[in-house]
Amino acid sequence: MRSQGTSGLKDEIENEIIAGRFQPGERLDEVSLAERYGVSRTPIREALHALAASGLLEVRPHRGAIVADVSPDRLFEMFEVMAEMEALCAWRAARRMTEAEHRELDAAHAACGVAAQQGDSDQYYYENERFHFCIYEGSHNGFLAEQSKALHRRLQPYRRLQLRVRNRMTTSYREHGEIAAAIKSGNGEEAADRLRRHVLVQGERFADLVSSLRALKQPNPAEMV
Amino acid sequence: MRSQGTSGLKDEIENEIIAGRFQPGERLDEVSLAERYGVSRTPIREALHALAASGLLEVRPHRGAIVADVSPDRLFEMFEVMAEMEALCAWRAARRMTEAEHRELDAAHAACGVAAQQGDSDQYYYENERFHFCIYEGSHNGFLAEQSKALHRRLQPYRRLQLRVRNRMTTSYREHGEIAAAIKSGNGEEAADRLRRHVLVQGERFADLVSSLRALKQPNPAEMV
DNA sequence: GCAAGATTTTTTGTATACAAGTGCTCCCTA
DNA sequence: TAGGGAGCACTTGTATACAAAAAATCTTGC
Repeated sequence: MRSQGTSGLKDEIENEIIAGRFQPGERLDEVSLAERYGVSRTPIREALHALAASGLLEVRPHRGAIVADVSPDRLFEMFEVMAEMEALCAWRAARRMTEAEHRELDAAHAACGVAAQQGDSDQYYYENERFHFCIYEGSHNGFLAEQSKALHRRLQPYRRLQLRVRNRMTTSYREHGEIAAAIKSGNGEEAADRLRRHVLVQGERFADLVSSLRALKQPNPAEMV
Repeated sequence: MRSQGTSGLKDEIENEIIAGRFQPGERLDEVSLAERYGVSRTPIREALHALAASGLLEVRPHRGAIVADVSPDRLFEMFEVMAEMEALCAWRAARRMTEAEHRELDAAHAACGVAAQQGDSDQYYYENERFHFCIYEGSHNGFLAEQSKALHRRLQPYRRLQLRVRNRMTTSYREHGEIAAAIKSGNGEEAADRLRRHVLVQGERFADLVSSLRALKQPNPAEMV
């Protein structure tokens, strides 16, 4: 069954965690995972350490890996940082983007529009990433773009949860339009401010959502998606 | 000889890289490293992957790990991001720091002063970190503080190089004083701006330094320290 | 003499065996 | 009965053996 390399295994476990199949705080046994995926402990260990490096797990020496417990407070902190990073990207992008990049941004925005109109949240989820990545790349700071992408990916599962909320897609699409306009007009301050708010509102709403989910003693967020 | 756990091994290799014992682009052979440290390949592999996760190495499947080649451009990008992250920390810290944290900041600043006066760059290097970490923590955003610390650590070797430059310690100390004052007075904008510049100037100067070093075909930066 | 392909060699990736540390249970004692 | 400690089971950390893939070398045909 296992056809991919070691990185594929990491992705699989990552997906399991993101999907909520492993609950926060749960201990991940190496041998169980090894049996489950039909491999030995060695590649499992590598995947686990890689996931720990990206923050999804916490490994304590001789005590195994546990799924990182991302509290609502912590999550809000992460969205706060994401908002600032995106704002920085937008600010730079407004000054540095080329004409070709403007067109690519417009294309991504248009694709978001189609997805939103069709109410296809999975598609929107994908096109939304494309739109944001355009801005990251548009900053013309490779390191900033990479960091932004990494954090974006890290927050993706939570963001996905958000898109199901009533009217969120339409609102998001409208905000994208204003952001793209600000960037293309070279207004860095406005682009940064709009993008910052665009991300922050997700963070706030999502932190609330997680809080309420926990209050309802609903430990498995995957089933809410 | 090996008394520490696996994380100690990672630190040792990290130090070797930082010290410039392995040149950028150089391939790190697992068996050679294993022999060198008197362990088997297994812990070496773990350390290598961990270092790759933190960006010091680059691992390609079946092709081993090579020391990441951090170009001057790339380095400047990193300092640019660092500057913005620190500015964000300072902005938050100016609003959120407690009285106790103000005192800790002052203490760190005073320690920097002592080191600067004594011309002890190693000591200054240490106390400087303490000063900056105070601000990170003062942001009262745990995630932001962690990310900032990680990037700070990543840039540390280059920063260290910088401190030897004439008058850099004294200038740095003076800038610290202005930053601390802005934070304590609650002036977030000024604190952010001053800290941003404080970091950026290091980045600029350092990028120049690296460029000149490379132009002189001096591939081993450790010998310049 | 050169280039393309096959073979050999080297190095990484994986599996398994063993060592060592942690946490748990159970017993002993106060 | 409660607390503490010794022993035990279980899990992680490390070493070694083997498999597979990539790089290097050699051969062969033109």
